[in-house]
Amino acid sequence: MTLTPTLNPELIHTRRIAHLDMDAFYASVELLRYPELKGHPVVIGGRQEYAPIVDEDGSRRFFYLKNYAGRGVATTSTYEARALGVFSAMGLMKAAQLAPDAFLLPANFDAYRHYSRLFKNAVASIAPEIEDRGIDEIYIDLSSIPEESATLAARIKQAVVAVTGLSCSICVAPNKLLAKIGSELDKPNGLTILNAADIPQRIWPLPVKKINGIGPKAAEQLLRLNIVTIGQLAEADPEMLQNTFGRNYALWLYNSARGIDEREITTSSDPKVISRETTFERDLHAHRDRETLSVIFTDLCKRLSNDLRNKGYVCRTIGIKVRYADFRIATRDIRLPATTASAEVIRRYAGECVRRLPLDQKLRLLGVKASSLSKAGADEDKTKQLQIDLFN
DNA sequence: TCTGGGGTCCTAGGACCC
DNA sequence: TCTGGGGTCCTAGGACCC
Repeated sequence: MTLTPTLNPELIHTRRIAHLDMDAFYASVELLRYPELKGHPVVIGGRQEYAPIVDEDGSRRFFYLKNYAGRGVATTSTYEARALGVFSAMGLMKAAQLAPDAFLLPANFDAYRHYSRLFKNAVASIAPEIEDRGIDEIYIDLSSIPEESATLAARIKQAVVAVTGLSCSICVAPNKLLAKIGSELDKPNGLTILNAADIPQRIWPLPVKKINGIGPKAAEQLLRLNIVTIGQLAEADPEMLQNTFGRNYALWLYNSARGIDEREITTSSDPKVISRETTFERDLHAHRDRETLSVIFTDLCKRLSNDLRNKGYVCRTIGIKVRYADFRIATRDIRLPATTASAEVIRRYAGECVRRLPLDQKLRLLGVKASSLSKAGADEDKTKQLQIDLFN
């Protein structure tokens, strides 16, 4: 048996999980493209027609937020825009009232995916055990790397900025729960180390919503129990929590408030659902706007089919989603007799689903979803058979 | 002139089977 | 002629996250 002599014994037994979060990622990528906007409030969101206009002499003209009209929301904003009260998920019309002279840029996902790959590859060259948490954040398991946490985290940050020119915030902690909370404590460009002993001082004063998994609904229910901070949650009567939230969620709350989280890093996963949806520029009536809706519906099915093919999947379940004018959501699913990725088959079954919906109200949004996914090619024969069945 | 688009996971009821 | 009980599949909805 060979021992690694340089390994600090403390590092063998304690897991070290890092959470890395890129700072204002979309907005920061845009500033790389448009450095003249640096230092100004910038908001990302809206449709492509708000892209900057390039004049003949190469100079660029940007849209002001006050000139926006539509139903979009802010995807993210620079720290200058946040200082004016504009945060992600805020309606752009409302944002325009708070920051009329902020610049508006539409999202450019190809660019974000490019920089996402760059920063993840840079991290992987140092610490390869990475869990993807979307385009701008990851968890990293540092447990098997024999290097002190602070220098290791600094090295990772340095690698990210060297490759992308972008800053990130990182926290090293004993688990994912604490690492996620910790990466926000020193944003932007933060570096935080959290240990179990830090929980009373650094975690317990925070509001319960800082726990990943406690959203607006759960926070509101906790408020009704006079629980506002994580510390108050840690002291709460477990039986009371169980009566309000049910056994599973109450147990999870109880452990989370104490900083207990045994989840492992998941380095690979298969998609469960692929979907496409769109919010209309104005609410549409199922019958009066039938033609318009039909064009949009068919287009969504085509785009979903393309997504499936590009990613190499077929689906066995098709679903649709509508949002009514009053914001209620309804969904319908249908199990297919065989797998498919065909736009025509998706359109046909999605149409079946729509027929099962109440359509007395105007619609705000329509979506199409493919689930029960499997890798394409595994049963091509069945897919062909379904197409033959449907069209003969 | 409120409130996007892409996901994950959980719950719960009914069908159906043993 | 009071009817248990478990398991899985399918569907609908909802909370939550980035």
